[in-house]
Amino acid sequence: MLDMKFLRENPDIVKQNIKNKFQDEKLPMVDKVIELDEKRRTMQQEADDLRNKKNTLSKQIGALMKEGKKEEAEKVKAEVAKDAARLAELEAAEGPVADEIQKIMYTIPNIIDPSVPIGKDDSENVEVTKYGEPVVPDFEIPYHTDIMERFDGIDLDAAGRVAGNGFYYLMGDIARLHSSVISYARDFMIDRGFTYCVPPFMIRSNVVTGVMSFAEMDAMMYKIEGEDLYLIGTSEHSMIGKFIDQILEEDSLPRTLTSYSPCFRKEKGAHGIEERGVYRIHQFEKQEMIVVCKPEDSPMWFDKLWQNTVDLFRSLDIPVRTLECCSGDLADLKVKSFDVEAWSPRQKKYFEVGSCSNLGDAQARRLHIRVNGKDGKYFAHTLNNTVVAPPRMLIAFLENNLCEDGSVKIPEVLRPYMGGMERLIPKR
RNA sequence: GGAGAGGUAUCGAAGUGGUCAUAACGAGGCGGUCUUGAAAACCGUUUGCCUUCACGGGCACAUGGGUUCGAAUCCCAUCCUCUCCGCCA
Repeated sequence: MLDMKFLRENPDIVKQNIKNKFQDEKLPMVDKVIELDEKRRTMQQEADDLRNKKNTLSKQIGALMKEGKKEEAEKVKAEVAKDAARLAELEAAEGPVADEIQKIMYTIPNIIDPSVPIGKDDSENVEVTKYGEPVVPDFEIPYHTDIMERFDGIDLDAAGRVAGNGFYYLMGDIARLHSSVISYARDFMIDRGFTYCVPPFMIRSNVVTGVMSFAEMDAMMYKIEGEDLYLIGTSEHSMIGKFIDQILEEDSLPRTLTSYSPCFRKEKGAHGIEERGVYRIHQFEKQEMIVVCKPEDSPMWFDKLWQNTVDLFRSLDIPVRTLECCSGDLADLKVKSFDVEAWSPRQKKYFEVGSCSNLGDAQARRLHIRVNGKDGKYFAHTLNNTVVAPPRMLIAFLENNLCEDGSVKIPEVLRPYMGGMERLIPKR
């Protein structure tokens, strides 16, 4: 969400930004909201004047009553009553206008960083850097569910019967591998100075609307029936929500947290063939990192954050690349975003395993996360990034560590979490 | 889920329809006096938001409604915390 004052003073910047994001249908909103804001302020001024008058007269009534001048008090009462209707009218109108302004402000996209490449959709995202050699072995790499089945590691049929499409049972060594990756990622981030956290897995609607746009909410969030609670789509939601309505001391920044949680997503929309198996699912687990920092530090933290994910994947012998989201593919709240993609030797291309975002002050403005600085109060900047999100991450892991004999080698860093195992041996 | 108590500033806490609510009183923080320094003592200072060029004005006592000329105070609903009971990893 933008600052209303900024929008009022820089409508052209806001409009150009909307054009850069190829959302021209939102252009009229800018003038509309300026007009509504003007209206709101005029109404507020009038209502405030009437309230001022009422307050003054009410005090007089109190004084008159005290002195026992009942008749005079009644006269003043009548005067107060004169304006009551007009004030009630204004008060009734204020709410809807304010709501409409907020709704539009929630829909106008955040100003993107000047470094973001202009493009209309994900086909125009830009590769930044590759890490590691994307090897294509001379034996065939099976589909990831086939690899898992060789280890009796997955049961999608049972999951379908129990919960439906988009769920899974991980079994045996594959399930253990899943937990190991999460544990390793947790320790990896703790070693880098992040504070480990296990957050609530459900959050209230006011937190939901604070951390994401309406469109995202509709496409992602599961609501608990009869309660004002939603299952989190990522622990970022409860982790940023942790700071709702807080005024943080400047010297307590940056807050760097790494959190574990299951994630629940509706995943509305059709999926292609490459999204079978455990690629796109309704439930997965994730180790996440979030940062709350001073505005001037957010670009620096952005670079540190995605680098963490790259380092983690490299420590597991998985080649990765970073891909910068172009303007049209960037979610409305984001200032800048990199996807971290892992190499798939089967598909001979990279696929998304993590996403690193700088939200600027957009979430902080919605959630009222402020910083008490030397020169007054200001909104904090928030960032988030995936450390690792199995089971999708396991696809990359299995494909890149699969050997010709059908075994899967366990990288050294993971062995302590796998009971010292160096290799997974197929059962069939 | 049942019964009870409660939610006021950074914290503790007073205030039960107006004239001590920006909010007493106590603590903490900040500045100062005193001191070689510190402690103690003393003096001063210390909420946020909206609006305005400014002066000023308005709003906020968990949240949302209601009663009233006027609500922290009375009424209704919701949320949260604590104690006890019940249930349950």
